[in-house]
Amino acid sequence: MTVITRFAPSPTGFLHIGGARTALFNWLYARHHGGQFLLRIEDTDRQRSTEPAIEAIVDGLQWLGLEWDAEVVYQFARATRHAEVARRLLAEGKAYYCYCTPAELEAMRAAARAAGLPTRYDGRWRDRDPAEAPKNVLPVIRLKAPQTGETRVDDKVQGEVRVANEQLDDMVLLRGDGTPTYMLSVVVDDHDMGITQVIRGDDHLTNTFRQIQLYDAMGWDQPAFAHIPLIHGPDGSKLSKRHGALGVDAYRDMGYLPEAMRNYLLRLGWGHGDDEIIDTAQAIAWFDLSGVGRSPSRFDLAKLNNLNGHYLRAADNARLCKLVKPRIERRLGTALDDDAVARLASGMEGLKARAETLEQLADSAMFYVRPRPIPLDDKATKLLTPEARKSLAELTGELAKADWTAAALEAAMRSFADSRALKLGQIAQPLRAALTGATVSPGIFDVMIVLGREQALGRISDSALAGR
RNA sequence: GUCCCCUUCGUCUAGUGGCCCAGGACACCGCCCUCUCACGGCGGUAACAGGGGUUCAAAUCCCCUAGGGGACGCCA
Repeated sequence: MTVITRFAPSPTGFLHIGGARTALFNWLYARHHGGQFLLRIEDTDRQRSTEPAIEAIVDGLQWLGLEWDAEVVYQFARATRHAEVARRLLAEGKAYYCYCTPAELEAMRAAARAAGLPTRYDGRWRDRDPAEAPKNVLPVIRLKAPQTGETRVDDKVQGEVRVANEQLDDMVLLRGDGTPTYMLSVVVDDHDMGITQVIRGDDHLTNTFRQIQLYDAMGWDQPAFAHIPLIHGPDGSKLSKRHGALGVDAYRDMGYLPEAMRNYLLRLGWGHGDDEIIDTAQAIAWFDLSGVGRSPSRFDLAKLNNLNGHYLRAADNARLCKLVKPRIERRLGTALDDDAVARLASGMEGLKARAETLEQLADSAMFYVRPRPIPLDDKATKLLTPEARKSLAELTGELAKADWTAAALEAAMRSFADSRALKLGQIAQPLRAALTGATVSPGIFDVMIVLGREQALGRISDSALAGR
């Protein structure tokens, strides 16, 4: 049997980290087994579902590279089919009309809670004569669920979980207005779409019991279930906007690479021995449900940063230039000219080794693309003492004579330093300040090569002259 | 309140009764490399929630307690 998994978000907000990981696991599972990964938008809540949210989900999945295999299924469009199933159950005597009012249900729950009983519907219309029905109430259709025995889930992550049927009640299938509830819709859709493994968040584990009762009532085979633990914030509490409950688009904006995000999310709650850096091909080959842990994990930005740094260093320079260019232009407020683009390209190798995010990369690249004179930061200013400026002026003469290669420049610098009994660092740091406006940068000889003779000498003289 | 799930270094995890006085990674600290900062290399601090069992032997099995999370909707 071919494996078919699905990701079924409700479009009420952005695609958050937890959802992204659920999608990733479903996608990996399907790819690992050579099956299909489907996308279903659960938009049955007309009040809360929005078009921008659908776009955010689609964009997020695309950015992460989690492509789905068929047309997107919109759940709302299938409402008629869902209702049909409810009516079939009604006709077969496996469901019934319930005329309880919301106020009545509320009172029922309050009373149950006060009495220390589970807060469940008491089934008062289960066997009652419909002739007694009040005229002014639109009835809902409820499932006639088993009242004794127990319902079991053989969960692929959580193991066997069982609950006494007394704990469960007769859930609503069809609302008073004739629209299907979530419980009905998921089951019908998962069945109709041929889903073989339902991999979803832990928060659905207890819903599963009710869903299984529905599968049984319809005489349908159940899919395999796998409930993966939720992701918590750094402090162990529920993920909030303050922590990581941002949309994946926010992480893209912060300068994370999709491959880094994938690797991070994969390792959050899943392990394969001591392996940490796992590319996508490897992930597909290795992924299985047995590697999924049972406890919730915390979102840790430091580890994401580290991973992102790794993938940044491994990334193709041309790709990085393309990603960083708009970020630089936003800072500059103008478009980069050809010279600047060329310097960015040749400087990328040295820059990417020092950055963890694309934002940092853009920040660190600014000195390459800015017009002269280069603004100095505080530390650089402090470094450029009158003496330092004077030696820089003298150094200019030496550098001007040298071949413009890293080796020749280094040789020139070293002999210049030697001639004054200075360490290389004592001359390299002021030079760095003059060339980059900062005390931190890629290797100084590389910087000179990237800038080119004219630009480099120009910058040095800007600083040397400014001090006189 | 009722039910369900979870609990190994600060964090992510390895560990499926002896190979574990618990391994890796991130973070942190130190050293090395070194023109700065990163990278890299080497080393270090740091954990089986607590208590009872079972067993020759328990991080691993059982029970209890505590803590955390989830679900209890005519939301999804």
